[in-house]
Amino acid sequence: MKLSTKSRYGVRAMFDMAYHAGTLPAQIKDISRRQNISPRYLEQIFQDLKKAGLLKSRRGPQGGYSLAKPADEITVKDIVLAAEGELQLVDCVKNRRKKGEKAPACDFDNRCLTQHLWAKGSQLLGDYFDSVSLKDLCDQGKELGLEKELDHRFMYFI
Amino acid sequence: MKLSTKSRYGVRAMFDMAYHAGTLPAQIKDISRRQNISPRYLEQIFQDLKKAGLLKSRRGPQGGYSLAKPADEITVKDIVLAAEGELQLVDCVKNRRKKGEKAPACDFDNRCLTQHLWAKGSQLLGDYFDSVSLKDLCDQGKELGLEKELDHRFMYFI
DNA sequence: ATGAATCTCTACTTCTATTGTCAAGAATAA
DNA sequence: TTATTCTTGACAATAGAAGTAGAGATTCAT
Repeated sequence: MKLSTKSRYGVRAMFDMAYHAGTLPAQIKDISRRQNISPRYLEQIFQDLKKAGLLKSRRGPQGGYSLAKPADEITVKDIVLAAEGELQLVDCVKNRRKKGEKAPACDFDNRCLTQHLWAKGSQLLGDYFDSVSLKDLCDQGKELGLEKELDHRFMYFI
Repeated sequence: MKLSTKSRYGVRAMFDMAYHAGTLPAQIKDISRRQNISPRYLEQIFQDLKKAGLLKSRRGPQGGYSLAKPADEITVKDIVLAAEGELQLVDCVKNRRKKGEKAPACDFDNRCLTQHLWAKGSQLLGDYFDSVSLKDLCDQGKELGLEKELDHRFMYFI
């Protein structure tokens, strides 16, 4: 019942971008250094986030990534959903048999009490994550007095 | 971010026991048949639940397992906690360095925004699971008209 | 045009936890 | 005393997570 590192790294990286947003796109190497995440791995995560429409990118010198939407329109749920693929505590809740997918763990359809239980838990979690935007995190960061990176000697961590 | 099968099977099995509670202890072979769970695997799960004080057992003929407490005093959270070991969406929230445990993924202690985020999500989930008892599930089962097993031809599933 | 910087895509590896299976042993009731 | 049932620990198969790697495509500055 753990979130994958993709979700955790994804949220941290996206927060980092929102917190340091400047005129230029942010580059993998800077984000990965500040957040202590393997740059190669972060690339993959950013591909997922881009596919989900949360990031846009630009190649070449001075290129990098930037948020595709304002920080108050990107929620933690968006990021977790993009990184995790879905937000369900169990698989048996999913629509069954969407083309060739392996059989669900449970075929009991309606007559299943616990299905409802897990679905509602997933929903609760999703609603909470949807209530927190990157902007909210940035505001919290400011309150906490997290340093924005001005010089590289000062490493902050989220 | 999936619950393990131990949690799912555990809840289903415990519900099964509560729903069919009789004068005699319930046996692995019956529960596993009704719930379609491998009996050998269910044994292991029941060991966890017993260690957590949710089940008691009796060996020998006519032996089996029975609930250690009334159904309204056992919550889904109890079961998930026993099966899952803990109820945290991320590891970095845990108390660090309790004797020789592998290093936490994150050493950033207080200066971590996302830590609070995941902790609160875990808490929400835990609170919800704690609000549902086995008795609640049984009541739902009755409303749904789930058959109690009177003869074996009729298989119900939760 | 050229070359360096940067993202893009795909494949591969390594590690760990999950999800079981198995066998021998201990307790109990009849 | 014997069949029944739980107990315990070891073991194996599988899947998924996490990270690494290389070749390619795009863009900018000169």
